[in-house]
Amino acid sequence: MDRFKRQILADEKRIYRTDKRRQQKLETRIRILDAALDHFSRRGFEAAAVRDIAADAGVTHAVIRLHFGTKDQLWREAVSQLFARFEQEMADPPEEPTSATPSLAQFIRRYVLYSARHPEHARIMMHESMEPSERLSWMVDTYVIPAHRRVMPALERAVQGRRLPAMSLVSLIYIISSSGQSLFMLGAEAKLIYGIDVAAPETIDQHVAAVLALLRISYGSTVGADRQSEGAIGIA
Amino acid sequence: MDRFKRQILADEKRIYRTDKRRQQKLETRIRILDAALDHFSRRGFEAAAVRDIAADAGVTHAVIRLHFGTKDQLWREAVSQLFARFEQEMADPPEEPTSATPSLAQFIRRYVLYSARHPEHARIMMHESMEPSERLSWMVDTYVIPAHRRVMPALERAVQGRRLPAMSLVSLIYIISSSGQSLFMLGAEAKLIYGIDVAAPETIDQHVAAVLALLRISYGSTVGADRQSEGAIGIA
DNA sequence: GATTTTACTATCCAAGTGGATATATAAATT
DNA sequence: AATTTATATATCCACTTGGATAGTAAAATC
Repeated sequence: MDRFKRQILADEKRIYRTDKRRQQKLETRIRILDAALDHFSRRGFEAAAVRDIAADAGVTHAVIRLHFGTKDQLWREAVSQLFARFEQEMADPPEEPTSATPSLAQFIRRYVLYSARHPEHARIMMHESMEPSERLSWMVDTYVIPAHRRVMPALERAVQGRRLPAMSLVSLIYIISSSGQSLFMLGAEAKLIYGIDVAAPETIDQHVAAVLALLRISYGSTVGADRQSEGAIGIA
Repeated sequence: MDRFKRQILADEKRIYRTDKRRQQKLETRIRILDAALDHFSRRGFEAAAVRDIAADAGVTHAVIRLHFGTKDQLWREAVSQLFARFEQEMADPPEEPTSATPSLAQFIRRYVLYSARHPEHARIMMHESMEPSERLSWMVDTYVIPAHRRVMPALERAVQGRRLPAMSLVSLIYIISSSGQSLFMLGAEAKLIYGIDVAAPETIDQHVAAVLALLRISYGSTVGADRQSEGAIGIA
């Protein structure tokens, strides 16, 4: 269980500290969401089995129905948790205790480090983004478009200010996000081809450096320097 | 049916032109492989249903068993076809009638154009590369490692010759391949977010330009200039 | 033209799926 | 301590899945 989930758990425990049932229900809920994220990201929505998720969470599959209703609703809850954590960690990254409005380089670094820490994010989006579906439309409308909207102006300024090469902004955002995610998302493949563990700190540092070298940006200009609210910026 | 499949079909027809059954069997086989590639790439191995593939191919699911045996064997046949076409089109691209040993820029361009023409390639690999499996090991050993081996020396020379920024070669190859593929692979998502059709020629041209601008390479230095055999080079 | 070969169909099967419901059990309330 | 509430379990259901097999019809062979 990571920092984010522990925080929620602690909050809830404080609120309902007299009610043991609510505590246990919440812990079960978190275990289910955790297992769901793991299965959905590795296998995709259709191939993931509710019974397998339940087994990993230490409950029977009927409990999932009780907590979340349908498999579809479970998926949406899991994706919501995922994006909530994404936005939180991009605004206030674990690796930067005191976080100010990030420079373009810092922002890219945060994004790559997040992708390395949580490869399930890219995986779950990949599985859904390859063919149209209700789930994809919902995820895009609810989370992806807002995230792109937050980061697009900064990228546009960087291109116009010649801090990034001139190119289509759509291509740019797809290149940046896929470059940052790919190595970690495809960890199983990279392990087989190169024998590397993409979760190793050296590998992660190398990849951060590689993406920054490719974009040829350093820790100079700030992203969203003109608006404080853009501190909690995100690409997805 | 694309040029590659028609070619095979024509060859086979010439050989067995007196045997109508062989012709029809081959045509059925091609229709099945075509549908299989489509389903496996969009939905992944587990979620794709043999019956659905059969329906799209205009046969019953028992025919697939007759032609290919198990679902797993069908997948392998489809992937083999995919990589055969990949290697053929990278060595002799449809957009370049007379193909010589490509420059680095030409090679990147070929790769992006191939990815745009056949987004199912990246999709099928993505679905398989997110968690270890027998299928992944087989695909990596049989096709991906050889393809990486063919292109790695050229990339290494480009980095050492300062034609590409200094970085980990593993990161570099993941960045190049994901950058080239992502926009087309995620066409469904891009359509929802930006309303664009990633198959449109303008979009494709823009993306080729974007990847080349990012790598800051032009049509100067050749890839594998010292060895003619590297003409049939590939990234996967 | 009769016989053999073979690509394909119709149908069956066991296993696994998402979902539904009745029951048990433990915690909270009175 | 008895009663109520609610979380989790055991089980059932209709449906789909990959796979298997017996039968059909058309093409090739004689």
